[in-house]
Amino acid sequence: MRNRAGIETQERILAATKRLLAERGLDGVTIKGICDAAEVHAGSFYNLFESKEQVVLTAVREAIKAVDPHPTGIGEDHLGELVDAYIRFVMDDQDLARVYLMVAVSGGLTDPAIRARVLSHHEDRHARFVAALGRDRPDIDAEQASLLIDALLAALNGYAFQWLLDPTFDFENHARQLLSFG
Amino acid sequence: MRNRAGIETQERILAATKRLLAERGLDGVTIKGICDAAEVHAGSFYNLFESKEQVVLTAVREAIKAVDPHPTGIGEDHLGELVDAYIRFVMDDQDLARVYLMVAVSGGLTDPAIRARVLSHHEDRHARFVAALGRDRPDIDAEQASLLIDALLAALNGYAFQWLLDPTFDFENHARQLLSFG
DNA sequence: ACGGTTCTTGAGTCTCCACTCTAGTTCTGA
DNA sequence: TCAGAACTAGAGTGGAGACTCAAGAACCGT
Repeated sequence: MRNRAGIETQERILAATKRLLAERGLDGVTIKGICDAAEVHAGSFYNLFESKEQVVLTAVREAIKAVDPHPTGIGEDHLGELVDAYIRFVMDDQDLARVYLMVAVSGGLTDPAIRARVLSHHEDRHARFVAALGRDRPDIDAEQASLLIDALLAALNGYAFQWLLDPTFDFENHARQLLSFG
Repeated sequence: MRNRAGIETQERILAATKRLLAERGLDGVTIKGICDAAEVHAGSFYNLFESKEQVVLTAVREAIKAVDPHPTGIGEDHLGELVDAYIRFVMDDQDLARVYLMVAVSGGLTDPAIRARVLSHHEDRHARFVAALGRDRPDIDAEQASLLIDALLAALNGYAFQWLLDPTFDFENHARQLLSFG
């Protein structure tokens, strides 16, 4: 069993990991860095986590999960809501968003497990967006809808990456703008 | 002065570096890996290059430069040609394209010099695309054109990133498709 | 063909990092 | 309250990776 102190320390370590991931990227994170930021010594770290990989994966899993707007309510949202949810995700918890985006690219390249997770998540999102578009605009046939969503998601991701590089980039308005192109 | 043997070895090392960058990403590249791939020993490497950073930056600089279609002929291309040039760049030298995309993300986050380079390159491209759009469609006003190009470039980048994660993704047709949305 | 320059080798150094161990401290439930 | 469990400190280990060095081999202009 875990003591209250242990749980609190665990949370501090996880928060520090997320922050460092967002700041320095996947490979910029070190145990020393995490421990310094969380004000903990290596011994404590390894008492609470099995390995560096485990904390990082935990942080990444949370980031991937957080990008989902309504995990349960499939099939009830409109396209605008989905885009809004994505915008909110990016703007509200910028650390987590950074982790997600970075991992999607750099982590996805090297780690097959992460790649599979990111790709399957992308498919889910694509399906949900297509369904929403079908509801909003029944006149568009399925194939065309799929292509439009491909483009919409690609542009959203592209904007997100740009914002990653340039924090002054106005992600929110650009993302919202995209809806008016359909 | 450099001997012929030295120049040849230098090229072998640079080629190996590009290949490894494309395969394993920025942080997956090691001196040992480069030397093994180039069939050279560490001593030779350091006789020909100052540091690991130097080779990597050389490879990156070449990748960034290669993404440019007609470096000299500014102001003469059409939007379709520019998009085609980008598609060709991605499809023709996939290693270099991978390096560019990866560096734009992971390198851009950590290394300010790379970030500046990528961002300024993005601006150049944006300006060129806007100019081309203005030529093709004089009816669109400047602000609207800028927004359209923002979206086009974001989608192109988004598609490129997706292709990076999933090599079976049909980047070429998706990218071409984008032109028909305007 | 000779001498200086450049190349190559391969063992070696130094630093950093993930992870371990032990001894001591704090918690917590009965 | 007190014993066992969980937590923490911090020095220590092993390994990997960037980089060096000295000595011999190949190159090339003269």
